[in-house]
Amino acid sequence: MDVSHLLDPLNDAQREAVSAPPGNQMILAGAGSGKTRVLVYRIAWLIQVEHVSPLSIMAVTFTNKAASEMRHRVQDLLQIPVRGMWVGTFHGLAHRLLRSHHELAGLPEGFQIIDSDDQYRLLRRLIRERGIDENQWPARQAQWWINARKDEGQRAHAVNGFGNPAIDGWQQIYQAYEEQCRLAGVVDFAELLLRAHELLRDNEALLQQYRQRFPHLLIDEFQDTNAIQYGWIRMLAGPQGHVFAVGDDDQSIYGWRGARVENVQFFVNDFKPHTIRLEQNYRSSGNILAAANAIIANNDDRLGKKLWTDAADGELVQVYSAYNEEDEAEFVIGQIQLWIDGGRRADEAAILYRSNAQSRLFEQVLMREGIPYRVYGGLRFFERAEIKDALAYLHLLSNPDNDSAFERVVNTPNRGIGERTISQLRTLAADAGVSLWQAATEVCSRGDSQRMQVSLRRFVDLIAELRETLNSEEIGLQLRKLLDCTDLPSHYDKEGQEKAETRRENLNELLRAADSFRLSYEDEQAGLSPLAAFLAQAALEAGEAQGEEWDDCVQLMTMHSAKGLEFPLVFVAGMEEGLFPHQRSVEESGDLQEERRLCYVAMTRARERLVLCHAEMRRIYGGQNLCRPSRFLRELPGELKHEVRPGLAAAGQNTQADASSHSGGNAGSGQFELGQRVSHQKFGEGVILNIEGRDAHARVQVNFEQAGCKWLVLSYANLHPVR
DNA sequence: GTGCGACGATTTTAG
DNA sequence: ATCGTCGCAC
Repeated sequence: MDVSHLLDPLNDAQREAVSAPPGNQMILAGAGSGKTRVLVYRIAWLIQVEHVSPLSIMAVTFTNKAASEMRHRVQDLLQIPVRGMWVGTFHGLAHRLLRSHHELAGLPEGFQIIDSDDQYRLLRRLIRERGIDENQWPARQAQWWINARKDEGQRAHAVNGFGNPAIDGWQQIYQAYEEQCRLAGVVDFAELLLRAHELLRDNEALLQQYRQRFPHLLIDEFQDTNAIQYGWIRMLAGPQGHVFAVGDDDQSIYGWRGARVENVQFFVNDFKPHTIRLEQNYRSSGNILAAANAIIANNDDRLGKKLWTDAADGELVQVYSAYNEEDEAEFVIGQIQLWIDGGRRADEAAILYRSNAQSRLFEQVLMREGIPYRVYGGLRFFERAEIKDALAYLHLLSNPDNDSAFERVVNTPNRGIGERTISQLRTLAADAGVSLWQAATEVCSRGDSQRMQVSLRRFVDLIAELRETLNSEEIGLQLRKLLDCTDLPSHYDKEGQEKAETRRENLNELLRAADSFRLSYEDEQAGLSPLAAFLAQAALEAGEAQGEEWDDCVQLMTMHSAKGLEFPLVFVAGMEEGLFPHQRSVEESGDLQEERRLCYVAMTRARERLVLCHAEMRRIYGGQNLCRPSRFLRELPGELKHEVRPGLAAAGQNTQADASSHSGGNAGSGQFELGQRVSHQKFGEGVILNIEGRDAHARVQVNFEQAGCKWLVLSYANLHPVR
């Protein structure tokens, strides 16, 4: 068989990894070394060359995005749809297992997934209900503590506090929380993993069945696995399975949420894999790579790996010392403007920072300059209040015992069921050991008619009525009816015109999603109803933070969320002691190494140009602070950096941008000319005062009647001539 | 039961 | 500085 199409596009190390004989492999894949490509080609190789059935392959990732990218790329490569192959996130696959074997797993058939916000509310409620001191045992910390236990595979009863009262407290809360979840028929994210682990551990026949079904396991981002995930892989692989693990210890930046980079070492010890290093980098220019290598070399305990490239040295790494954070933002945006003027796209530029709060100033300046931008992070679609409200109704219809959902909607929109009524219900429910819904129906059936019961009965009747058509209607119709009966959309009116409008739009978007939802083959196999599948998908795939992807925007995000991405032009902002490395990583956990890895990740995002910025003065929590440059800047070898002096900012190194940015003239502005009256969607009407640049890069200065004088890039501003 | 002012904390985040 | 939560007043 001709296998050249699977091997020709690869370099030697990649080829070795892809074509390795079945067995355990540890692929140490440096940044930009083609790790996804190797995973995809490996799957194709197994199917086409080793004649492994897709049914025998399980590929695990951390994000839905990575999972769907892998599936699509495999299908593109093989030119056939790959049916029956399990590709998904740890949580998604665990969920599928639990649905298929809910009885063995000790879960009700219609069990539902709660997200971390639901989990927090549930814990807060529980702590208050039990009269536990919230100052000593805050719900946030309880949540963190419980999830950490679950990530380590530990159940409440197995915790031993050795008489430590604090731990005893947490344990009590954990125990009560487990009980609440059981009563309500809900599982949190960590529970999906823990329970899937227990399911296989405690059911030998089932374990053997899955070991036989999946002799080939492929794991992406191995350095991000936590204890329970590693245990799950180990168990599923068994003595016979073949595990193809891909990871990079230098890019482990999620230790704080339970990821154990040691798992890479454990894997090497436990599985005795053949280890292959992918060290050729296809992303960054030579100087950028050398700089990143120099930084990460300061860490110890590395497995050892040195990236190299065929690419030219390229530009030096620029370091800009800003006077303060405003100067920093002005400089960065100025550089981006030059980049755009030089004929490059805005979406080739990314501004990376340590904490989200830093995005603010950049946004302001970008807004002022009329450069479109996109901020990653923030509220995702299915986390928005109105979406969660609507979904809570659906959750309640599907499983009335879901107390989280009950509490969320019982008085949303307000129907006169206040804290008083609810706390009575809670007491009733707790005493009888039943759900709030059961307590509520019980109260209503008692026939006497106090005020509490009138409003409560209206709610109970409403839910009961909606439940009647539960399985006979499409989800979209069901949702539409529900929004209609509850008048939920109007509920947001009191928040003001604009907000209410956005919320209504989001609800419409949810309706569209419900209308177009189709039960997947896998979900059908696992025995899910369309509604249950829809709700599970909403929980497991919370969606993008921003609905519409803008065409061509500057990208703003934290260094963490930049992992896996790449950009020709990268700015790393706020490289100051205390901010990056962050104060708390220096003093508390003492984990500087993870911060340094984060720095390495950030730097290796850049393809052509990398600019590191720090401010000498920064406003933090309202007060002015003098800031020392980050130690990471000191770790940067002198011969690789170019210090950009304030005031000479624009002089930089970019000859191309310099040449074209002052080309002046008014050619290429097409329908626009000096004195032309124009209108802009946001700024209203104004008159063109100045034109500079040409074609797609032309900028105009417009004096707006309302908004004042502004420079805009013609190709973005979407100006319309008036009269 | 709802609305406003004080108070406190404030790294990173997928599922 | 700013945002979310809490307590108190209406």
